[in-house]
Amino acid sequence: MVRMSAEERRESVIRAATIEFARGGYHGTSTEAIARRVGVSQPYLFRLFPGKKAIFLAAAQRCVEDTIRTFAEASEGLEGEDALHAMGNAYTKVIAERPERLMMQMQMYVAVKAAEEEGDHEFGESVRAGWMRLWDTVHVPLGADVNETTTFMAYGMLVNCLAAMGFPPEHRVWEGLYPSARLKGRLEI
Amino acid sequence: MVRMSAEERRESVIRAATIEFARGGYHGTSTEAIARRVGVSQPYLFRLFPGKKAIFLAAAQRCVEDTIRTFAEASEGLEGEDALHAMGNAYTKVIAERPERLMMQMQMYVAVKAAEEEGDHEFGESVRAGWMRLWDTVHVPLGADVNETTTFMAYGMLVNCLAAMGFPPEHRVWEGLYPSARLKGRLEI
DNA sequence: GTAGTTAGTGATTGAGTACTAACTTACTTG
DNA sequence: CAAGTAAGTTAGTACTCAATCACTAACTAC
Repeated sequence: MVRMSAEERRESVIRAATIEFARGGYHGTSTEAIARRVGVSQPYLFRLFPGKKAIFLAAAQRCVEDTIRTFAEASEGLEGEDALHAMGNAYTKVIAERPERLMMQMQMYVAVKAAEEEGDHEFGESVRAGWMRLWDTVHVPLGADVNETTTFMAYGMLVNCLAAMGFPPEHRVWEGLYPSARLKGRLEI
Repeated sequence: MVRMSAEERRESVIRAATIEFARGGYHGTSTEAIARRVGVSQPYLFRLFPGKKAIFLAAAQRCVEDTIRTFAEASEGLEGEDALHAMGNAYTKVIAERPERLMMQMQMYVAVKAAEEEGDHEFGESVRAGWMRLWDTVHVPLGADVNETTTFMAYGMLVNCLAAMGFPPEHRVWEGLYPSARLKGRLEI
């Protein structure tokens, strides 16, 4: 048994929960599965967090923060097409290396309505606030052009959905997506 | 009690299941809830379908078929920008009138990986096949231009995600999205 | 009208799950 | 070393849920 501070343990739980929730969603993931991945007993999770929802929320917020940081770091010192290219590449890398982050995003989107109908408006607010922060993060380096930013986010969502569906990288659905292809398409207009 | 043929009842179940699964996802929806919405006893669902998964699959397939038909009908006899405009408007209408269809789409995307890891490859295949049929349906009227079709699908996925997150229609995230705005943006390049 | 079929229900079961309570083990500090 | 505290566990509870079984009610064809 490896002892850790509660704070460190909470970090481990967030990482494990992200992977598990990414796969099964809120209802399809048991606290048992999360605890097993952390390497800790299931009841102990309830010492670290007030309940399952709190764990989901923490994982969701972390996921958004990480994505924001990814774009902020990738676009640092760049603007316009350079920033677009850099952020696109950074996201492609995330998909390959941290697929759970993108699935967690999807899971948190689909969880909003259910939470809202159960009277939990806080969760939806948090998700929307996260989205806006993400939006603003890419908006500035893309030249503060609303259409440009919207298009960038749209491509991101398409990538998320295609990846979620499990299309292999060589499949033709990805053809029109890579930055080079996009730029080529735009230059030909 | 209203008696129906098994086939009619199955249709009712698919409609009810679409609404319930759209809200709670596969694991967040009980067969009890579906049965209640249909107005039938819970065990009877298992006479009409072999199991819960079969109900989810049927609802998912129906949802894709309906979306394909929506685009096919909207773009009938049109091509290029006209078809783009018509399909965009048709989708906007679907979001307003049949929000469950769009949420069901999201739920089916996020269900693929979990199903795949449980050894069910059929479901993922079905979802991907549905996507490709949808893709081809919009590809032809859009002039068989890969970049154009990809962009259209990307905007569709962004709309799905924003709607899932519960952004109200007057929120600024929708600004860059409506067809007029997109065309305006492109004409200014 | 009666025999057969189709639509539908009530009761139940067994597995899983979020969460609690009571207890134990290890670290830290005076 | 003694006492307090922080980390962690085992056992258990109350509940939900998919699926099954045995049964009843209604329609249909002869």
